[in-house]
Amino acid sequence: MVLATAIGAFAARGYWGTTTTEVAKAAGISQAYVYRLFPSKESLFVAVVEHCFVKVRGALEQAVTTRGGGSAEAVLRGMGDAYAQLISDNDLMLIQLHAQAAAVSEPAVREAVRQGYARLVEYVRGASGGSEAQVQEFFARGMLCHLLVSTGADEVQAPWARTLSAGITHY
Amino acid sequence: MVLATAIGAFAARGYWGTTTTEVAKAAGISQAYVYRLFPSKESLFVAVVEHCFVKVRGALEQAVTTRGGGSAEAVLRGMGDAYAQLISDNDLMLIQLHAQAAAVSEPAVREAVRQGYARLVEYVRGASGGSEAQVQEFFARGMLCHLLVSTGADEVQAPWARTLSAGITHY
DNA sequence: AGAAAGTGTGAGTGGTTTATTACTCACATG
DNA sequence: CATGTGAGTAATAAACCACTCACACTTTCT
Repeated sequence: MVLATAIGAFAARGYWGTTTTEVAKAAGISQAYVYRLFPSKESLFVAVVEHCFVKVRGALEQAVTTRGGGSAEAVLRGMGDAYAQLISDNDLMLIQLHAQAAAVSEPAVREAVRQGYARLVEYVRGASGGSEAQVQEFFARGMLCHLLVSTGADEVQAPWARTLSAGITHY
Repeated sequence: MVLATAIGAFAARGYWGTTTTEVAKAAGISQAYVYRLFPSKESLFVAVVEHCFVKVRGALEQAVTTRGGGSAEAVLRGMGDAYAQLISDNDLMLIQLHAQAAAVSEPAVREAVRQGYARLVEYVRGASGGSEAQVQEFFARGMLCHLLVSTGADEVQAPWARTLSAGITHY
């Protein structure tokens, strides 16, 4: 439960910009209790990141099981759509962005991000049966979403924003 | 001069994770002097971000002028190669990643990132003459680079890392 | 009933961080 | 030589942050 609300807290300002007090307030508990649940701020953030990866993976799995099989393109499109729907609240995606940023200098976060993408890539590859290039393209588009969300490109009425977000579903 | 060294300072831990003392130390000046040069930490970071965008744009321009025109694919490939070379030190790219993260909640940073990408996208579109889809693909691959660099995927000997970095030049 | 274990907090500690202030020093310029 | 100025800093204020600890309340087991 704390993890779910911590997602919202960390989504705005990431690992270094978010205080444990803010996380506690979002969860409706005292700041001291955060340290009973997690040994350190870092381990809390890592848990949040892992939780997000699990949620993303779950969404992709469900997309495959409900919409069933088909061509690699169809499966990938279904996954992309499920992803777009999942991250319509934006926080999931922002955590991923902040996790990437923190991964640069925090080894524990880096390891979590690596494992998260390892599982995600292998799942997408296996479930879609797409080529290397198709899988790569799938994730490249996902990364593009990070840019669109973080800059709020959907509320920018400009050619550059429209070019970058072309064909990317937004709920 | 301060801007150039500040890039290195902010590259590791981004906006919130880097102290003005660290920036000062990297530049070989006192922390107090940072505040004579810039009115706030935020304006310093914005200046760093803008500086990076100018550098990236310069690299793309040079790639076009030296390698001349050709098909849109050829020009885009040349730009991609120039970009890969530019960011071989990684700091430029990490600033971009951290700028994106800070853009989520810092309006001044968000504005700088928006303008930076606006200029970049328009330049790539104009210089390459590529289609919307091609320009989008170009930036999507750039975003994928952020992931590869931040997770250190090049030093991971695993299928997922190889799939994501396939065909992406690394100097 | 009473011990043990779990759930939770208020009050603090020590260290950091941004930002300001008051100051020095080298060097122009008239 | 007096006056002014750009470059730079040490010291510190004020706020804040991660993390700790002693203590209270509740549940569960015997």
